[in-house]
Amino acid sequence: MTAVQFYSHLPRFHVGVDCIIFAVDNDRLSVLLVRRDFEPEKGKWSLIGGFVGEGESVDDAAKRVLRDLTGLNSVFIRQLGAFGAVDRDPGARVVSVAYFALLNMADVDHTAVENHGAVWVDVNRLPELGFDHEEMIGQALDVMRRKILTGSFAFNLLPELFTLTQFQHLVEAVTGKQLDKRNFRKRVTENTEIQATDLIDKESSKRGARLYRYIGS
Amino acid sequence: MTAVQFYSHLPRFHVGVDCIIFAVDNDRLSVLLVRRDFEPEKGKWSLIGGFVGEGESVDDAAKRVLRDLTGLNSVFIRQLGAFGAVDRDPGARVVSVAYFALLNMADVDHTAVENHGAVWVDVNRLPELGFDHEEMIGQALDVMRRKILTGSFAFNLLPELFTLTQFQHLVEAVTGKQLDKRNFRKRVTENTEIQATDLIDKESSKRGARLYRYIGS
DNA sequence: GGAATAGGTGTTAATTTTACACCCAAAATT
DNA sequence: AATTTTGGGTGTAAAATTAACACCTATTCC
Repeated sequence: MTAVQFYSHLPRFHVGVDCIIFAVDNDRLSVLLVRRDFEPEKGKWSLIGGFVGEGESVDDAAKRVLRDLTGLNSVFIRQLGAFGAVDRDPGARVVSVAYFALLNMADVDHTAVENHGAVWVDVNRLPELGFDHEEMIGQALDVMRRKILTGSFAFNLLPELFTLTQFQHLVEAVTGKQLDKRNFRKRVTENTEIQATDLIDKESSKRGARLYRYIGS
Repeated sequence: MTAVQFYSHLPRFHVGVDCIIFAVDNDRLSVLLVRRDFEPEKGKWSLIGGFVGEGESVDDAAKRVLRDLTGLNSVFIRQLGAFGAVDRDPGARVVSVAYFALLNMADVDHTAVENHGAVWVDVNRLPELGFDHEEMIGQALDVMRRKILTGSFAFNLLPELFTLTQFQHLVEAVTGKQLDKRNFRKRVTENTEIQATDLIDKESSKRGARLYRYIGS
C-alpha cells in the first residue's frame, strides 16, 4: 500500500513563502521590498517571496529565499503564519506562509540585494503593496513591538557590539515611543545577558560611547 | 494571459487543517482527539483534521471541520501556524495549518462528537499522538497559558453565566498554578468587562455563588 | 579657550503585585 | 432545633516594579 493513495483524490495547491526582512538603517527599522516587474501584481511593491519545492520543508524554503537574496545563511527567522484566502494571489490559488527575518545591516550582501531589485524601506513610509503583504507586515510589526524590549529580537538587528543609544533608538523606532534614557539604561545594565565591553565607539559622538555585547541565546 | 500560466510549472501540495479544540470539562481543560481507525497513523490518537477544498480559504476549511464535528457554527477559532516538514505525514506530503478553537461544553453536540469517534481528553493526560500533533497542542497550550488571564480567551470556554470560582479554576487548570482567591477576585471585579449579575448559582455550593457575565468583545 | 555634541549617572513617588486569615449563608445531618 | 459541612465572600500592609525627573562629563571642532 503506497502512501499516495490515501490522499490522491484531494486537491493540491501551490505553497509560497513570503519574507518580511527587517534591518536597522540609520536608527530606523526598514523592511526589504521589491518592485515587481512581472505579473501578477506587476508594478506594485511586494515582499520577497518564493515557492516551496517538492522535497523541501516550508521552513527551508523560507531560508533558501532569504539566503538567495541576502547571501546570509544563518539569520534569525520566525514563522508568522499562513495566509490562505482564496483570491489572495490574483495569478493563481496560492497558500502562503509568511516569515519574518531579522538581520544586521552590516552582514548584508548589498550587491545581491541590488541584483534582485530589492530596496530597504522605512516601515513608517511603506508604499502601496500587492497581495496581502501589508497585512503580513502589519502582523510582523505587532510581534516586533510587543517583544523588542522584553525579548531578544533586538540583538539580531544590532551589530555584535552596540552602544546603549543605538539600542534605545532601535526600541524607539520599533515601538514609536520615546523612552527615558536613565530608566532604559538601568534596565539594560540590570540584564545579565547584556555585557559591557571595555571598548569605546568613537563614531557616534565626540566623547565616545561604551560598547555592549549580547551574550544570551 | 490566463492566471494559471504564471505558476503552472510549480509543484503543488495537499493543504490540511488540524484543529486543537479546547473545552472545559469538570474544571479541567480538555482537548478533542480521535483514535484513528484508518491509515496513515492508524491506531494512534490525533487531532481532528481535514483538507482544504479547491475554492475554499484555509480559514474556512478549519471552520468547516469544526462545524462538522461539533455542530457549532460560530466558535472562537484562531490560527496557530503552518506545519510544513517534508515527512510530517507519512502518507504523503501535506502542509498543514493548525488552528485552535475554544468552546463551551454546554454548546457541544455530543452526538456529533461521538459519531466521529472523538473523545475529550484532559490536556494533562495526553496519550501518544500521531504526526506532529503533540507539538501543535504544545504550542496551543503555550498561547493559552500566556493569555488565559489577561486576554479574553477564558470567556469562550466558560458558560454565558459563570461563577468566579469556575473562572479561577479554569485559569488554574490552564496555567497549572494556584492563585490567591482574594487577589483573583479583586482583579476580576476591577475589570469593567466582567459584570456581576443579580443571579445566584445554587449548583456549586450550599450558600450559592454569584454569577458573572463577560460583556467585552 | 569656548562651543557643540552625545554620553553618563540617582533618587523619589506612584503603581502594581503579592502575601495572608477569618467570617458567612444555606443545606444537610443528627 | 442545634450542629456540621461546604464553598462564598471580604481588606490591609509589605514588597516589588515602574515612572518621573535634571545636571554634569569627556572629547572634538572651530
